[in-house]
Amino acid sequence: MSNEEGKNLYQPYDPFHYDQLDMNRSIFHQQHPPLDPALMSFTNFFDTSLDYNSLSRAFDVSCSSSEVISPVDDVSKNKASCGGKNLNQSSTTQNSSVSSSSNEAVVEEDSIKSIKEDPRDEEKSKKQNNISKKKEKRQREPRFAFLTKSEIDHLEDGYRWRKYGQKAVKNSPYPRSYYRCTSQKCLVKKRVERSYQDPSVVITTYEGQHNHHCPATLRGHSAGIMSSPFYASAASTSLTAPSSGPTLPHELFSHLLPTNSRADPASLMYQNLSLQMPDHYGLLQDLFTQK
DNA sequence: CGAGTTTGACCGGCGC
DNA sequence: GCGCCGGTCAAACTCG
Repeated sequence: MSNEEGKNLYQPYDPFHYDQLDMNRSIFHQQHPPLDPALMSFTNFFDTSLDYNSLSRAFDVSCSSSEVISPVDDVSKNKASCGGKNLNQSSTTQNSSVSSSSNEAVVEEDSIKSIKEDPRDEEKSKKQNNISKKKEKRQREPRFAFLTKSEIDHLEDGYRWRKYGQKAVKNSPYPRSYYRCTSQKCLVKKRVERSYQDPSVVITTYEGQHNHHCPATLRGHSAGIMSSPFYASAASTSLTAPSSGPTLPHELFSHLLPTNSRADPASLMYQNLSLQMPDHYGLLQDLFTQK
């Protein structure tokens, strides 16, 4: 990839600096040609195109509304630090094209080492480890930011999350919360913060992809949603090709749907997106009515 | 008692 | 080099 392409890819929108976000411009990447919504029905979209490129492509219109999704891969920026005392975990996050299984292997190896070693040696090895990790620049998973109008900060998305941190956000009265998927070996993280510009908007950012089933589907939780053609389609694709794409659309969208609702999820999403993208009411109507 | 949350400390990257 | 800031850790705490 050339430098030019890299710039185009990463510049348009950084969800972690949403305070700089111009709410009246598209937050989608510009490198994709506009898609004629008439060419792809909503169901076809989820049946066939389950990677974030398609997501962005499908919505790559000059959205003037505040939200949607922005596939953000800040590998080039790498602004996010590798902070913390132990870099083992964070340093193992890799590019999305790498299967999650390879990540697991590294994590296990490191954790075994730390158990066997003497605490002092462990400290030394940690330092040495950190030094060597410095050389290999950390590569982050692609990240996706959602802006959702909600009173609830932590939106239910079917997965179980453990909060591991909370930080005050500069220039914002609202804190940012950090969550990690509770499933073993799953390195997916998300952070949740409320927009200070519009406190009714919750910004949820996902990083990485789940390497396991959605617990909600297994427990029968939110059965109405899970049984929908839309959700089943998306979920099944994610199970059959867990490492084929960097993201799972049902993750990306399921949290837009109130899980306690029994209404048709497609229509709920339509309502939600219509609310969020009023300027693209027509496009959304097309997407949701062409079945 | 285990799972999850809170919160202060720590670390690395980045800008000045 | 220094300070700021985002991200993470981990001990203490809470809750069911």
